[in-house]
Amino acid sequence: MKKDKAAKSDKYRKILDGALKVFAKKGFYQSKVSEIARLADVADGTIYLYFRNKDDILISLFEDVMHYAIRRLEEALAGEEDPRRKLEIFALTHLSMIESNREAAEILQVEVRQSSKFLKDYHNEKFIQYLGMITDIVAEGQAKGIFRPEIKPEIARRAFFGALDEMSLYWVLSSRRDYSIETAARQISKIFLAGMVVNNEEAKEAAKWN
Amino acid sequence: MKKDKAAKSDKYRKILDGALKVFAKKGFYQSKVSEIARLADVADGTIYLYFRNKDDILISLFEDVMHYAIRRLEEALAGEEDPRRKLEIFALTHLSMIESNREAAEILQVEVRQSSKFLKDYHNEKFIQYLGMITDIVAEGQAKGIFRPEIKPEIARRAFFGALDEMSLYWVLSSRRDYSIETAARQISKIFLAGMVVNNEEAKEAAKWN
Amino acid sequence: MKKDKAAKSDKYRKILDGALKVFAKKGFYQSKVSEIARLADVADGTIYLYFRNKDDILISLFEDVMHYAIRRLEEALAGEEDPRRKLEIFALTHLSMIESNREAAEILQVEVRQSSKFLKDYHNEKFIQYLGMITDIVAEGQAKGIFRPEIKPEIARRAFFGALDEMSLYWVLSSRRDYSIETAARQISKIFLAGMVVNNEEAKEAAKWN
Amino acid sequence: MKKDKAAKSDKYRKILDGALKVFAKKGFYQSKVSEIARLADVADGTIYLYFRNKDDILISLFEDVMHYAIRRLEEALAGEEDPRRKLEIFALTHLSMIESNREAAEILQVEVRQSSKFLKDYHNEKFIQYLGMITDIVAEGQAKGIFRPEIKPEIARRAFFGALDEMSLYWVLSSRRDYSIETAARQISKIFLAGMVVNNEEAKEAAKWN
DNA sequence: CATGAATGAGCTTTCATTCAT
DNA sequence: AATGAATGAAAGCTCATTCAT
Repeated sequence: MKKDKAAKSDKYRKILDGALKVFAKKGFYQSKVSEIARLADVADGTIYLYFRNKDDILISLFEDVMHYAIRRLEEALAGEEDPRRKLEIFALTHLSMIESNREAAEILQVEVRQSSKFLKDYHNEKFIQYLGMITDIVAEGQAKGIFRPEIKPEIARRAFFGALDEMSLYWVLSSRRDYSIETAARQISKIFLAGMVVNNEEAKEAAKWN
Repeated sequence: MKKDKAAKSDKYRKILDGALKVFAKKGFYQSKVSEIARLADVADGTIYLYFRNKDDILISLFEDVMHYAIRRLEEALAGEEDPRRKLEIFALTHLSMIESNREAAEILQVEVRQSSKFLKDYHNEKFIQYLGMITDIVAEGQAKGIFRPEIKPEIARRAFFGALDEMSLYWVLSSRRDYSIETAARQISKIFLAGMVVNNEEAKEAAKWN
Repeated sequence: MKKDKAAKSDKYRKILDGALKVFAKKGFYQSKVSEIARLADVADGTIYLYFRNKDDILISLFEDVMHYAIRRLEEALAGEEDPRRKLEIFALTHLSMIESNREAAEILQVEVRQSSKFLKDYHNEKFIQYLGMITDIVAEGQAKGIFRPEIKPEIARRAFFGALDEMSLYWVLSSRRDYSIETAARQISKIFLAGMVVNNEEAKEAAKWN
Repeated sequence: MKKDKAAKSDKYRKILDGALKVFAKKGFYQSKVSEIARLADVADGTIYLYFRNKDDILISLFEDVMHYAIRRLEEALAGEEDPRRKLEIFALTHLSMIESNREAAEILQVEVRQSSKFLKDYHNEKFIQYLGMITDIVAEGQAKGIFRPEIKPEIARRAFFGALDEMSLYWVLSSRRDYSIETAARQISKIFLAGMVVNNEEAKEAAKWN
């Protein structure tokens, strides 16, 4: 009985895992459902018991990955009060997840944009939620008088996430590594903190470069 | 002779223009060669006189767009000496081009990533050259003692371009506009300059927010 | 024991009822076994405990419907001696059944032909038996000197049944009703009787139009 | 040039001819597009240059066959004035076409009913037109005082066509032949004429059995 | 008996590319 | 150089049937 249920969940997971590998390797459009089935060790038809169609697999994969990412990040930020620290933690955690889950990262990086435009009726809410965490941190920093009030949180959020994202792309696409994840995360945080804090004292503090 | 060549160039351009529209609207994989042919007002087969295959159209489009972008940017930067100004100009010019050439921007935004991974044997050299311009500005700023020497130009380049790119994505994908291109460009430049300049005096200067 | 058997019969009936509805609505090839199962309120697999395959469901449905039709008709004809009356009764009863059991009629009308050709190894004996009743009436009429001897009963049977069948098709496929079942049955009977009776006196008799 | 055009028409015809054979042999739903392509000696994809989809092939086949049938019939009826003769000619011509074009007949017989119900948005107008010719003959006979006025032409039309159609089915489905097409056509006509004419004199005339 | 998750063969349709004209 | 009809491989998805529970 228990085995049955486990087996069922199992298939869903196995298909998602297979899709992760295939999508990451070939990209969505070049991936064949039958190859996902092969990796997942199920019949082609079985996939359609768990997913409506190929699009749905990709969407489910997004949801799954983002769900995990949000949880990881919330754990990492838990208990931290200082918005500056939070921004650093966000950068480090984000890049760490990219590094430790390269396949998921490749898909997010490459397919999430396609999907934003071409997957009909799909609004990647989990992703929006994820990005919202940055906006919140910036707004919080402004409320506490730490970040300059004239900065628009939405712009800062885009700039900050874009910076991390472009860095991720390098990790994902390139095989060379001229510097560590930590270095990248720290330098990016420093630049943004120094650029956003409100006065010189704060700037000095933020500017204690490693 | 001249007419022939002109005619050829003409078709080449028309195909590229058609591809621009189609790719922007549907995305590379959803686009049909025959639709490009239709927009270009040539026969399907004609396309294969000018391009090896569908991939080649996309690649040529990249080259074409990047060639234009680099020229625009070089013109904009010409005569400017101050790396800080250069960075501002880069941001403003980049976002301006995005805004004024939305279709090209959509393709760059969405397809360039696909291509980086999946177009076999294609290294987007023009794009790398474009990005190199940022690296050069940062390095120049460090050489002149304006930007902190501990910043790795490659990291700064990625952070800066990523910030602009993410902003572009918002322009491309969203229809709402909560702020102008100029505001975005200026805020991003300010954050980066304040974050990268070497001392407090410089920081103060950079921090003259609008 | 009895309960078991009753339960089995019960499911058999429910499946047949479900199939009746589904086949009538969608046609055999467009019908899904799983939808029959749904209507019958049994599991997909259960169907295969009562029927060999999808074809077998259709065949069983034929047998069932024809069994019922033959019984109804025999009851209606019971006690009647005059072949002319019998023909009238046949027409009226046939069309009445069509009218009162539209779903069964649709299947008979539309699918019986498919099946005659494409269901391998199936000879619709009950249907042949049903048609034989017309042949018998005609032959009986000839034996009694009422119908013209030169008429081939097989031809008359086809003509008569065809006439009724085409009328049924109208009832089944059309939603408009320009005249009643009774009118149609009577007019058809009259034409055939007037066409088949042996002399003018008979013809006159048959020709007492309503 | 001429060859080109001929070749194009040629393909359309060849596909239709192939479809005729395949549909007649297997029935619409059991027929594979690839087999039609094989018989037509074209590539699978070529079929979709001439037809929207598999349904469209069937519909086009209907139109084509009915177009031919109507023309044949009009030729056969041309110059004939007597509605009684017209009815005979209709019967004979109809059954002759069935006999000489068995494959087309099989499809008409078996698939036309399916189509009436299940091919979305398709109203077989040519077929309706064909049937309308019978209605016209009956109405004409009534106008001329030859056929009983109380007969509803629509009922007579259905009865008459149904009789012929059922006879055709016998020809199409059975391999045995107990009587000739001519015999069948003549007997059916006689029954209907005797059944429909207005008085005994007429009835006598109509009743000159062979 | 009953279930329903799993199977996988098989189908229609698309579309990049070719090549005879 | 230009055409566009023809190609045919390839893939997503369905659904009748099976079988472990």
